[in-house]
Amino acid sequence: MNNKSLIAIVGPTATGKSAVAIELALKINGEIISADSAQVYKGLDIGTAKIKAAESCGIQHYLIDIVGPETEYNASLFCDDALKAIDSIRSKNKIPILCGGSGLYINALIYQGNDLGSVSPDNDKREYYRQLEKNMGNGYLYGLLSAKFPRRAAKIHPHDYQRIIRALELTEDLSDTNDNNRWLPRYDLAIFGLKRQRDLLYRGIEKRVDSMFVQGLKEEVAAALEHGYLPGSNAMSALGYKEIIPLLRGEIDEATAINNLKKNTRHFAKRQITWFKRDPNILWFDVDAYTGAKEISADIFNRLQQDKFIN
RNA sequence: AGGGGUAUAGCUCAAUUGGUAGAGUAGUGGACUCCAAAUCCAUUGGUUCAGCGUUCGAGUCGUUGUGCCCCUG
Repeated sequence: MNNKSLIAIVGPTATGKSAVAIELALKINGEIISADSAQVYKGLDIGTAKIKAAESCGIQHYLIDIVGPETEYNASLFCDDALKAIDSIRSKNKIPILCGGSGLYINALIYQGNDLGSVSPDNDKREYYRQLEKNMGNGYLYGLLSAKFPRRAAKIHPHDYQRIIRALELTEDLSDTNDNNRWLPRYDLAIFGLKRQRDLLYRGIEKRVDSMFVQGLKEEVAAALEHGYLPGSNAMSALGYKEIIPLLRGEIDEATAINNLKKNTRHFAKRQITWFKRDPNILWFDVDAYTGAKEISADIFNRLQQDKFIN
């Protein structure tokens, strides 16, 4: 390994990434950086499937429980925090292992072609644009964007307001900056993906959701709202929270909430699969072919040795 | 047991006076440059319960059977 080495373990939810990362960390003297847009929030434990202290086997985890209801976390904050974590791990002569399923966060950190630009999000401005669209009629914002950055507008669907508004915030056109270096790593990177047969993945997701309810997901969401997390915030828009809020309000029954969460998690997993599928650097491991995290991490370890990534 | 109703895509339902079937949803594929567990796009599925009949032509009409639902006893 050298001082630019970074190992990443990615893939859709419910494939067992966390356990594999821990097993690997034990083998190679590593520490783990969570790449998860929801696990950064304190108090959101069950719904985000955070690992429990007992499961960590003493391996230090970074970027879990780092902000509260006052913060709307984002990819840029993640990059800053992850860079610090990487430095911190290296200063201990350990190997950083990035592990998670938030594709945008991961790519923004590890690939040169995913520069986020220099303009921070501005919620007031975004609200202003939303009002503008409302007042001026559907398609107005897209027209503005087409006038400002035609090339970028061409890459965004006219209905995708979230991206249209973000693009309007920018001061320069980033539409084609990633063409050449999109998949060029900033690190000496070894990136592994975990995948599962679709029906087994879905069964795993459904089992996990059922278990979340048994563990007290409903109570956790109620407590989070109590502690100041606002409905509609990034944190409360996460899976496991946005589905429970209407249940707490008595708008839907529990069976409906459970089914909604299962369905939305399946959809999410599908999007993650689509996202990671196109990354040409990922070496995929089929979880179904293994008996557990230990065996998977052993194969990853062998691969790292074979590639002289570690000694 | 008798009377009535119903049977169409995996699910919930459409289909004018008979002109060989459409939505939503699920499923599937995709996009993604700081809201990303977010946001958005596209799209595959049907011997219309089964048999016989009327008709140039039946999801639609007649009849028999079967399943389910309701009412009466």
